[in-house]
Amino acid sequence: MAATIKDIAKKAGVSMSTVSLVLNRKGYVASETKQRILSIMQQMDYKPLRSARKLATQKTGNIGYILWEGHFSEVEMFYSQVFLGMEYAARKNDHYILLTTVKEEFDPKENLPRFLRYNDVDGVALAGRVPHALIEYLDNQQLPFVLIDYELPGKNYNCVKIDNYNGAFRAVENLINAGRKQIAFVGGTFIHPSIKDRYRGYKEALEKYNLIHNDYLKKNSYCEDVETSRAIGEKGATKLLKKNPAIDAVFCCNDTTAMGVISGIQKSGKRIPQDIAVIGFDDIPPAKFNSPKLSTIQVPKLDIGKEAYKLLCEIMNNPSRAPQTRTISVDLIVRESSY
Amino acid sequence: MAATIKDIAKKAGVSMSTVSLVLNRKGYVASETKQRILSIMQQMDYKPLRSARKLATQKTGNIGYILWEGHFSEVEMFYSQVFLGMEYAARKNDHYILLTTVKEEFDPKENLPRFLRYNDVDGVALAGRVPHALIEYLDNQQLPFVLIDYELPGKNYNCVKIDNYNGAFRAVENLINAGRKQIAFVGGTFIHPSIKDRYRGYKEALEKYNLIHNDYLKKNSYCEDVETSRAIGEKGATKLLKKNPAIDAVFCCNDTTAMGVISGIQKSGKRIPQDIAVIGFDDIPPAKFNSPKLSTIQVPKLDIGKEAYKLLCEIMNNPSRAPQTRTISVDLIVRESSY
DNA sequence: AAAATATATTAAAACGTTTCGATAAATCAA
DNA sequence: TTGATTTATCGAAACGTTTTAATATATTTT
Repeated sequence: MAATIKDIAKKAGVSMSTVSLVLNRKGYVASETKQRILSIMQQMDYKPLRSARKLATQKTGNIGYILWEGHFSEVEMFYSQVFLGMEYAARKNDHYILLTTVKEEFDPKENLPRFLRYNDVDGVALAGRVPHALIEYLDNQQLPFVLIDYELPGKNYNCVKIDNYNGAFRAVENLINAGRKQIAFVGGTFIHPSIKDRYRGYKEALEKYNLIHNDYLKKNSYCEDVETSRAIGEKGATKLLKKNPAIDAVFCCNDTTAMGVISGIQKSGKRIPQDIAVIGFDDIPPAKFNSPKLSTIQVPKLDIGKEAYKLLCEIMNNPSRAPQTRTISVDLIVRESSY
Repeated sequence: MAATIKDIAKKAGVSMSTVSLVLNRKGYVASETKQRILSIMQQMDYKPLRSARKLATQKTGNIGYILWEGHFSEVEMFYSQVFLGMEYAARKNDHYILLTTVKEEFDPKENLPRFLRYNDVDGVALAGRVPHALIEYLDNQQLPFVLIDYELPGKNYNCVKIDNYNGAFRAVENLINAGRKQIAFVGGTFIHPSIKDRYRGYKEALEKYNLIHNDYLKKNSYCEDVETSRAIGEKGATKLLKKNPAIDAVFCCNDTTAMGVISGIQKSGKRIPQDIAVIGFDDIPPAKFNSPKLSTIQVPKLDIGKEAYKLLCEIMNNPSRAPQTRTISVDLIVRESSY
């Protein structure tokens, strides 16, 4: 059947050890022998057997990618794209990525992903709002892990995050520079730290330009303590316009919400962007198919995945290093819902 | 460190073979011994090491899931959901699923997924419109594979498909029963056999009710030879309404297209569903957030994944069996864009 | 010229399983 | 009772790598 390292060794007239050395670019081997071995490998179409390799090295060669089930089932392609970024990066190395989902109600004793139950990964990426019990479990197990776009208030974990604050700040600043005065915010639950940061960016941009007087924020912001959705965007827009008909711009905590906000505004009869400008956050694919096309903060999802992979590899190589946070910067894209 | 089979054997006072037998539910082992071994395993938290196991059994325990990159990057959550269905099913067994994407321009010599290059999977699921060269490669390699929602005209491969014909037929029949007379079709490239079948279902439903006269089909159908998108839906609707203002229903080849068609109709000033009813196909998540909510043919994506997994397992166990096609049935869901 | 170091190669052990064939006791069929 | 079959257990080989320590030669340093 398939050629083994033994076959290669025999044909090259060397020992298995030597073949292994050239395979792993280790130790000393005469360049003439090396060439001979390499060409024989090529010729015999030799592929080292992963399980044998892994058995000998005591590594799994796998990385887990755990996603909250809600993120995967919903409209959001966000975390799928991040996954793809990781997959691209991992292609260059010897890593396979095992993707699975967990439910919100999570108990490490009951529904632990099987690759964790069987110790089949060297490290894990946790995408989005993942159960705290899971994070603690990994921390206790001393298994290297990276949080993606999620931070725990008290704790200090390795993390790759979006520059939510500056993205929001820039979006609102852009609206202000375009002459908007009554700029609203529509968001979901603040449990997710990103949304909190986006709100902070919104607020501080307004502060910088001295726009906040009296009950400005109360009049102009709408947040419901639930997962964001198109529906709460629509509801939020309707309610805000009733409270303050002078609103001339809305900054939304994400695109899904923004698309709802746009529906709400359209129903009210106001025009976008002439009467009211709308800016979202994330740049999910539907954003550019919306009508009007959504202005938004573009976040480079593939890059996030790539960076998460790099960080994870570093942690796996040096597990005792102090945790660090890496921030991925974002850009404003102006389409049709603002100018 | 972690307990091995040797530790268990020693503690239980038996040989490694015996432990292995109970681990694999094979051969004969006294129920008393078995219980003892099992409880020791429990107690020592024994987890058989995958790489050792795989080395001994000469299997990889992995399944590949290959997706055309376009399907993954676009709005479509369809194949991600199918993946999730497979993942659910695989959780019960010893299989990991390795997800990767391939580009349309594909050359087995250049950009073969790494788990194929290194023979790291026991079987493969191919989702959607995947390069023919890849399919042929797998066929030549004699590697078990299943096509998901895709068939090759001449060839006869293992396949799990949606009942596209009957779904379309039922949608159109429903429109006819609701009194619609001028029923249009909007679609994309017929390269994808599903779309062809959906068109056939549309046509034969019209035939059954004797609605096709003269240039009915020519007047009422719009297809562009490109991948489907919201844009071609919108364009199609606009053009069709110009050609035949009497159109009172549109059956679309999928939801993405349907959402475009709805935009197009809305711009023309006609009302949905009073003036024109619209039905899509797939029931992708955005369908129910659209305005109006989209009536569509719901396809059980998780079930497709599950069935694909089951079929693939059967093939892997019995590679010489004649290829078979399994058809997953679908249901009409009436929301707001028809009645 | 001797000692130290760098280069090149290898044999054998180790990694943790499964499985084959052997052995022996217990049960069954005649 | 004898012979055949079923039940129960085990030792050892096999799976295909990596790695350690040993050996030998070549090169550099003193």
